[in-house]
Amino acid sequence: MRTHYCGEVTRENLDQEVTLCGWVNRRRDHGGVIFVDLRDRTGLVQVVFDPDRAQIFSQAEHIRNEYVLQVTAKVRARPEGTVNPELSTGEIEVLATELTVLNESETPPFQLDDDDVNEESRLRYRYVDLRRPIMQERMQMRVKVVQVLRAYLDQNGFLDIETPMLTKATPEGARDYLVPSRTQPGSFFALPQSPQIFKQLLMMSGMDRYYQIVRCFRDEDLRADRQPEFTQLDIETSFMDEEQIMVMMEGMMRDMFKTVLNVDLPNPFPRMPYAEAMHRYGSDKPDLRVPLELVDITDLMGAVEFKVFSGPANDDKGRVAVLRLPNGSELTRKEIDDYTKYVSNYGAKGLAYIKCNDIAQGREGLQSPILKFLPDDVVEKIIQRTEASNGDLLFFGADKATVVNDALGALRVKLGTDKNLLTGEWKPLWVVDFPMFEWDEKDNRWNALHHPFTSPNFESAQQLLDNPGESLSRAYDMVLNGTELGGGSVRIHKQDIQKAVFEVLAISEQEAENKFGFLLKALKYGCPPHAGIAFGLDRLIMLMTGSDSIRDVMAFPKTQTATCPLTDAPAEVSEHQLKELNIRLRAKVTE
RNA sequence: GGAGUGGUAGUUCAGCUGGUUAGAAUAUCGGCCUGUCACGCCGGGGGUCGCGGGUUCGAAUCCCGUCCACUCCGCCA
Repeated sequence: MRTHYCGEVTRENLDQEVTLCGWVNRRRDHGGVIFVDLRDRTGLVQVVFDPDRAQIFSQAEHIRNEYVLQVTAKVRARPEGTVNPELSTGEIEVLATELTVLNESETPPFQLDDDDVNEESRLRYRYVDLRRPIMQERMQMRVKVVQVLRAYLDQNGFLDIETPMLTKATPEGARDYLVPSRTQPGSFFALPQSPQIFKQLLMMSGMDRYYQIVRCFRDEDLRADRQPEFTQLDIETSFMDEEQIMVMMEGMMRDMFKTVLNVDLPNPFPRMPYAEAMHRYGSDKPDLRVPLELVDITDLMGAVEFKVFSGPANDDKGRVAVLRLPNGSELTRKEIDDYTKYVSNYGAKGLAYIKCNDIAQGREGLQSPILKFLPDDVVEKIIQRTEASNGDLLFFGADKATVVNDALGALRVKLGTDKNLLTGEWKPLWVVDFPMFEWDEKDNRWNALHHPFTSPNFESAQQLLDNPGESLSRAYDMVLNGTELGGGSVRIHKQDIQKAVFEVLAISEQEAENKFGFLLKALKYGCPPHAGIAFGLDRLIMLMTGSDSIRDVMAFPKTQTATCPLTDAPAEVSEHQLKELNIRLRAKVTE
């Protein structure tokens, strides 16, 4: 007789005999009867040990929580008066006839039904934590998502091809995780930040549709949605342009959301140029569930006396914008102070506001510390442009455009969630028409906004070199509820354009040759036009499971200092190992 | 590198304007209970108050330093 899963035992099995394996979720004694809730990854079943069966009953007396059992039992309806209709197993139970304790357990380090346990304990005892139904559900959804994505890509003729984990350090981008070479003293492999270059080489190899669910490594500081190793759904195609890629990829997401969550995502996904996203939402990954928008008033502020506003308004890198919070005049002084503190995280020096108590009264009906600095006509235009009505609150941002966008963009999302303004559950979006380069004030050079293999919208190399700041890239980001799910681009497939991009980025010919020589060479041997995209799988599952952090959808994540409480990695290694690798640790400097 | 929150029993927390032997809930152990399902009742055990230093007659409590966890900024082509 086969072993059943707990979740498989239903009313239909009444009077049948089943064999179950699982963990003791909870043991209760009452009036001489022992009840054991047996748990496996599919559910719970209540096992009854009857005192009339003396032998098995005395065995059951020794059972403790988290013991591993094999139970053979008869499925039966619960006695009259004991049915609990609120439980999925409320109508049935199983009467144990045979019991094998497959293994005992020490008292668990935390209660499995407590969903508010210190995360470090959960990580240290991750194997116990993962037994919890919520974690089982998350992992199972992750599996389901991967299955559905693979099926879609397989049906569309994609090839799943592996790329090296031991590869070469890249000069730009994130910090690399390095692996010392034993056979080449002083040389290092790098773990891939992404298989970017390899998948492009695969396009040159004629594998015209590639995908891989692949681990990527970046040695940067962690966040709730950033881990040093994470999983990417990596995709590249030949002969497809941005239009075709976007259509195919949003089709994949629509299918997947329908199958896994029974959610209908819009068809097509809305698209928005980068400039519009920054202008309206202060972000290149706007959460469209939040109905608030930034309203630009830079043009109104050029001539006002108030330097805090006129300064940025007369600076070509400055911006003055307003965020209107409907019914926001209810906010207390303390709440406004808290929001002021919040935007200071993003470099804002303050958070001016106007409470619109009674607009019909004009200036008298408004309440604000900055009102006295603004002339009547400007105030009137602000009210008009923001479409403010009585009871609204206007927040002002005035600074460098980047600061205003960061601060008001973040405030917009915070107000939206704090004040329960979210509309709709799933709001995907394509952000397109990114600038190709971004001027770095500090280092006095251009940086690639996407990556240096992204195709510019300029046809000629000379155009690009003449006007790098004007060029847009043929890149696209898929955004869902304010999270960047994935991004990609049409790639450069012509050597002269690639060289021009390196030149703009101030990567010398020699450095380019040194780092990417093999790619530049490959471009000479019949490189098809190609385009691709990569999705952050962990972030996707995080959103779909409603988790607050990608750690909750990864089986064995790291802490914020990039360590693993379970294994205590990273750890010191023996002198012997170091010697083989030709590594000598510098003696610690004592101060 | 920076800002913030937290660290007290296995777990979740209270205690923090300094003052007897550091508490509660839950878990755990023992006893009672003939149908429990957050069972109930009685009892027991369980603490380096993160660590180090300082102030004080006296520190979980105040001060300084440090470590760890988490959130965010920087960083993440």
